[in-house]
Amino acid sequence: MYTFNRKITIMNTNHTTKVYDLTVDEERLSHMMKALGHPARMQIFRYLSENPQCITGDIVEVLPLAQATVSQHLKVLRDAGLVCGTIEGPATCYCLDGDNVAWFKRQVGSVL
Amino acid sequence: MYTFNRKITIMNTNHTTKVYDLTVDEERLSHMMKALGHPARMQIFRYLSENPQCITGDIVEVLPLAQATVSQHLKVLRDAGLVCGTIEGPATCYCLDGDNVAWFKRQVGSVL
DNA sequence: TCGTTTCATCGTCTTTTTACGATAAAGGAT
DNA sequence: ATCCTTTATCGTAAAAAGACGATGAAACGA
Repeated sequence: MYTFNRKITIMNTNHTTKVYDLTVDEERLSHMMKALGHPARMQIFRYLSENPQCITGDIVEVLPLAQATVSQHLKVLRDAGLVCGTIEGPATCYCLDGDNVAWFKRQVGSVL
Repeated sequence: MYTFNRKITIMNTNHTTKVYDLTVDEERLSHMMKALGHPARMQIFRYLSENPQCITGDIVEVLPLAQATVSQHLKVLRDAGLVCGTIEGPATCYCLDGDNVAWFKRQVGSVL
C-alpha cells in the first residue's frame, strides 16, 4: 500500500462519469479560439476591425503571404463564424460577423 | 486599364507601411487562444476552473487520453501562461493563473 | 535500501496545418 | 467576343501538432 501525503483537498469526488465532455458552446468557443490562434489570422481579424469593409486583395497587400494562403486563412475565419464575405462584383468583400464576435466576447467573459 | 466598380469605400489609404504587424499583446493573446483552441485543453481549463486544486492524475482520470498526452497539453497551457503547476510531493498541483486569465479576458473585451 | 507512485520528457509515428504555384470560374471593361 | 482582374480551390510539399509507450527522476513508505 502506498499513500503519499497530499496537501491538497479534493473537490470532485464522484468520478462516476468518467469523461468530462465539452458543451456545444464550449466546443464552438474552442473552435473560434483556434481560428484566432494563428498570428496571420489574428492580423486579418484586427485589420478587418479597423477596416470594416475590404476585399481579399487589400488583406493580401498587407500580409507577407501569398494570395492562396490568405484566402485559406479567410476560409478558416469564415468557418469559425468570425468573418463573413459577400461577393461584390469579381471581388469578395469581407467584414467581421458582429453577432458572432459579440457572442464570442460574451462567452469569454462568462464561461472562462 | 481595368477598374471595376467597387461599391465599397476604402478606409485605409496609406499603404506606406506594407506589413501590418501584431503588437506584443496581440501576439500573446493569439498564443493563449491557440492554447485554448484544442478541445482537450479547453476541457482541462474548465476542469481546473471547477476544481481549483488538482493534480495531473485527476485530469488524466477525466480525459480519454494517455498520461503523456495530458502532460503535454498541460505544458502548452503552462507555456501560454494560463495555468501554473507547483510540485507537491511526488505530484504536481495545477491551477489557473488568475492574473493572466484576467488579462486574457480584458484583452478579449478591449482589443477584439 | 527497496518498492511504489507521480509525472515530465524522449523517441516515434500519424495526422493536421501551413504555404504556395497553378488553374479555373466569375464579373467587368473595351 | 476578348481581355483583364479578383479570388476560391486543387494539388503538393514542408512543418507543426497530437498521441502514446517507454523511461527516468523525485518523493514517500516500509
